[in-house]
Amino acid sequence: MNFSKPLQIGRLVRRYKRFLADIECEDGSVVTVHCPNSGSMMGLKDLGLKVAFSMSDNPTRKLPYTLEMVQVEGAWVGVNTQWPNKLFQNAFVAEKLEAFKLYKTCQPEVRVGMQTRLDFLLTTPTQRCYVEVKNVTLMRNESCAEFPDAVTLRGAKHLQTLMDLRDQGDAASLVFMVQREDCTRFRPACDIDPSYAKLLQQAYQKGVVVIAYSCKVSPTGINIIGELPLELEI
DNA sequence: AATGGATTCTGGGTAGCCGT
DNA sequence: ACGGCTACCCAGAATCCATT
Repeated sequence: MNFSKPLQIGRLVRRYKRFLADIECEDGSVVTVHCPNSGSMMGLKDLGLKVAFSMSDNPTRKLPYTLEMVQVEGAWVGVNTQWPNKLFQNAFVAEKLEAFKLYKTCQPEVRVGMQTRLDFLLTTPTQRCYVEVKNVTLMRNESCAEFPDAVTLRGAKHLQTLMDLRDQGDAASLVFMVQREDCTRFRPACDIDPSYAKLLQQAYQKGVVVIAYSCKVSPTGINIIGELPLELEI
């Protein structure tokens, strides 16, 4: 999927208050942009990093610009947490996801229980598959994508929900959307959140389908290019 | 009084839902 | 069709409270 307008390029001045970032544009002016990633963004917050940002058509927005990607050691890394879900949905509709080809419909943001929402419910007339999509931006060494980049209680809750659904007889899947193309494999960041890593392994053993997709990321667009091998052992 | 642990609050955008 | 409300994204700062 391509951006409707080419992104603008700048340098990161600071990222603060979870949703805000200041960017120095190419003409030297500094603008405050919306940062659509409330995570820790480990390794993507350094002063002076090259960034790409979009401009919204929505006139009611307080901040018209949105931070889309950060360049680290020559590789663009997508930070907008909206794209992983859209990438998944588009690829599903285009029947490009081998692992989910048997499902016919795709419903986003489905309620499961009172206070939990999962990203997608895929169905056939007789089967259900619940899917949770996670945005992955972290790569610390050896071309290995890692998740999470901070302790994630919510992520653990989602994993537990997927396991519960599996127990009830439904299919369940956790999809890691790696928004950078300089990775050749995926593993949980055991040192950052050991209990999440354990839970992920447990979920995998229970039959929750774990998939990591690699994406080509550039200021013109973001596209899924393939699956990454998993290293789930702790 | 000082410390540390626990809890609460904040921020912008989006999407779904409900009532009008 | 709209406006209002809420959950979600979930780290980090601010505040509160208990222990020493």
